[in-house]
Amino acid sequence: MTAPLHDTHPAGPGRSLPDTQQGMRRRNLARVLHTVSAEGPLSRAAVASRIGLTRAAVSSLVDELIRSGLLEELGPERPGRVGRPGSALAVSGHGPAGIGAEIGVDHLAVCAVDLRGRVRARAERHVANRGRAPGPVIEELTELVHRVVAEAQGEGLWPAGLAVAVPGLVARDASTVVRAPNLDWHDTDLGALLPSAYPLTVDNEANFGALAELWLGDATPHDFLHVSAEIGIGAALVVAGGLLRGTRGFAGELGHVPVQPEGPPCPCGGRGCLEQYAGEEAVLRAAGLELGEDRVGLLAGRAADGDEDVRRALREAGAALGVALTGAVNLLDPESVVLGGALSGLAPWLLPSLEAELDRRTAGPACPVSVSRLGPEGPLLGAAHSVIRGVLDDPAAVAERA
Amino acid sequence: MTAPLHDTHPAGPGRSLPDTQQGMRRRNLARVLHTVSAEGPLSRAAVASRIGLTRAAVSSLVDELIRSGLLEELGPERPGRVGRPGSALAVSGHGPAGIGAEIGVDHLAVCAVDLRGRVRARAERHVANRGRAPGPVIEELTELVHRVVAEAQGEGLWPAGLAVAVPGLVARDASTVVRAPNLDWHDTDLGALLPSAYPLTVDNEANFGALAELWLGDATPHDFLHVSAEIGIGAALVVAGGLLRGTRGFAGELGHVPVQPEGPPCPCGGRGCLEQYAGEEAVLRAAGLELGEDRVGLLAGRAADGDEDVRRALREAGAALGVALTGAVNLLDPESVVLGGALSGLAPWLLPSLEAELDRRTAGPACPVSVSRLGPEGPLLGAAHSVIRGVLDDPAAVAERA
DNA sequence: ACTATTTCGTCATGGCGGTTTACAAATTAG
DNA sequence: CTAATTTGTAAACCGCCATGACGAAATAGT
Repeated sequence: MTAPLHDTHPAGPGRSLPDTQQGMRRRNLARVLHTVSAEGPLSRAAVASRIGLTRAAVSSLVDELIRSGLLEELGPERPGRVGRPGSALAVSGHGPAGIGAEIGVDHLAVCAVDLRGRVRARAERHVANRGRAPGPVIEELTELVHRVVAEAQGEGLWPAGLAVAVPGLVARDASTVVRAPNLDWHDTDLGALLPSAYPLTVDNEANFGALAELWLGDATPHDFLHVSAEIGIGAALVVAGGLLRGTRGFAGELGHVPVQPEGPPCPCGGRGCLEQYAGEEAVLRAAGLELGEDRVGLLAGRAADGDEDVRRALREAGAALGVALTGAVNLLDPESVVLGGALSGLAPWLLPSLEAELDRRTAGPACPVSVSRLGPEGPLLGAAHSVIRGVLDDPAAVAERA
Repeated sequence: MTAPLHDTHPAGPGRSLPDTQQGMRRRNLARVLHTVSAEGPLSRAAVASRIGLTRAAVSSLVDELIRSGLLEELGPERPGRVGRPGSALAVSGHGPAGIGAEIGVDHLAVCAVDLRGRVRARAERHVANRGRAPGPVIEELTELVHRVVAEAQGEGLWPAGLAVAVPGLVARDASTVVRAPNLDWHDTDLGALLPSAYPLTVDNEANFGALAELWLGDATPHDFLHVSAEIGIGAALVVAGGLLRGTRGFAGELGHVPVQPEGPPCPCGGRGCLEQYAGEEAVLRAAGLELGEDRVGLLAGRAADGDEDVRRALREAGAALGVALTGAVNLLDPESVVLGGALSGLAPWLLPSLEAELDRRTAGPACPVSVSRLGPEGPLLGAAHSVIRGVLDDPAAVAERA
């Protein structure tokens, strides 16, 4: 049981669904809900003019959405203009909730987000998951999920789906973790381990982080490259407002882009992969530190204290990132590059050399690099919001099960 | 005046067109036409079962398409099965024609393709365009276009649009050539120079080559990387059956992916770009040859004759391509890589080292590399077919102007 | 040969969905 | 206090596809 994937869409009317009146209604329901969700309280007339339908049609669609519990009537608008004031509509704060979960190397986190985009419940636990078997981890996660769901239900919400962010590669079935090196999981089907009453989606944390950036970031472009790192270096590619996943779902493996063709060998089989220069392990080694808990915090702390070894290591990692990103930018021509996840904490020391390298290698104006405002919260929020987006994208499907 | 772009589509019902019954009809017309075009002569009933509409609905849609001159009734099917035989429908051979044009470094070519995908008229001229001003080139091209259009009209076709392939970067307006190093053109608006009675599209030759591969290649995947080269090295990215163009339309600049971070400087400002290793100029220099006419043919000839210098140069270029492609494959996870354009002629000497490099650097099964069957014909055919696809994707628009 | 069966294309009917038109309600402008 | 403007709803209408029935044209069985 899997929810929508927010992918880049296929082109043309190749072999799409038949176009019937019911489909039309479904899409128009989605358009209305989407508009109200995006542009705050809005009258029926305002919605109508925005999406190009008539007031009458919108009225009928709104009625249905109100009956489904997805929209709420807030009452008359405060009028500033001439004419009868409209009745403000807003997405419901008591309808479906998106449950997001994150499996990190040393923590588990779960949260519930309502249609308005607000976090309504939250649970977190510090756990050392490295090398732990999937079973117990999932069991512990399930407990947190139950707690969050119960809390959300207490506030009048009902769970519309569960999305789990994992630090690894996920197959296109959005259920199987193909490879998660930090956890040492291989071909683990979380769908089987996490039987739930509502739809389940599993995805890479970088992907969810990028979606969070796309949906929640301020003034975020439509096309960007979202780089994040825990131990490996992952990137998520957002193209035309959708994720580019690749044939097998493995797109975005920035960590294995060759940076120095005859550099040090990499477990992936290649040589001189970015990970050998900017991966967490490589940076720690270059800085003369050891692997341990909260490695990013350690690096950031030392760098802030002025540790020259750490700073040099980060400068060099930034330069290597710059080289790999130059390639990526040349290939994809994104509007910007966003540093997210763990990287956002190290940005002050990575950015200068990264941008210098990118600048130096670009003829015209270089692609702007920014740092995620969401930081390490990105993946969890992205996961929860992906469920909410699923509802916004097809309210009719949800109404049937409400 | 620009035609559809066959891009990767935006995700979700963000701010799309209102969904009205006319739109539904339009899309269903497209589905019917698409199906008949793709699966040969088909009865109304067969179409209906394929696209999921009823026979009655399809009948009405087909009537309209026949009235527009886009479909033809071929007469009763030869019956093999029980029951009344259907009446075979096929796309018309006398309807709209897609006019494709190509501006090469040393040639101009124009062709007309009908709805059935057949080339119905063609003109070509050997011209040295390097460094020539846009004006005269376009004038000469226009003459060829007129000749081809006249020939097509003689066969009962009418031009539905003109698509021009150029060896350079094209802005997203599908009209302005931002940079064409081989021609030495900069910011040239072909829309202004080529005023025509029908819609005009301009695009990179690599993009059109990739579309040709997508539409005409046998068993071509849905997601692939199409590499082509004249002097620069361009790639086109096909994702989910659509082109990935990038924000400014500059995606696919494989030639400037860094292969050796401190390699020789490149005019683009970077160092060690792929072009410095596998660009035509670099290869010729490495092989000890001079720049001249038909450089690819020269290289291929010498290599076939066993010239060891040329073979070594091509081997090394292949290896460099392999490194750059490793990065691209890691980022995009395509189903395959296709060598097209000029590269297809050199494939025998490039491929071994290219594949070896790609293999060596990939953990799992390496991404398969194939050679375009279309070769240098790709861009021209892709251009002409892009116009035809525009018709197939929205027959109603064309019917209005027929 | 003749009938039963199957499939095709079409027609009449009906339901559904958005548009059009009209109108009452609620506000501002003069 | 009236005119103008805007909102939301209701009724009539139109377009599009679905449904069901029917004649036409083939095969299968007797």
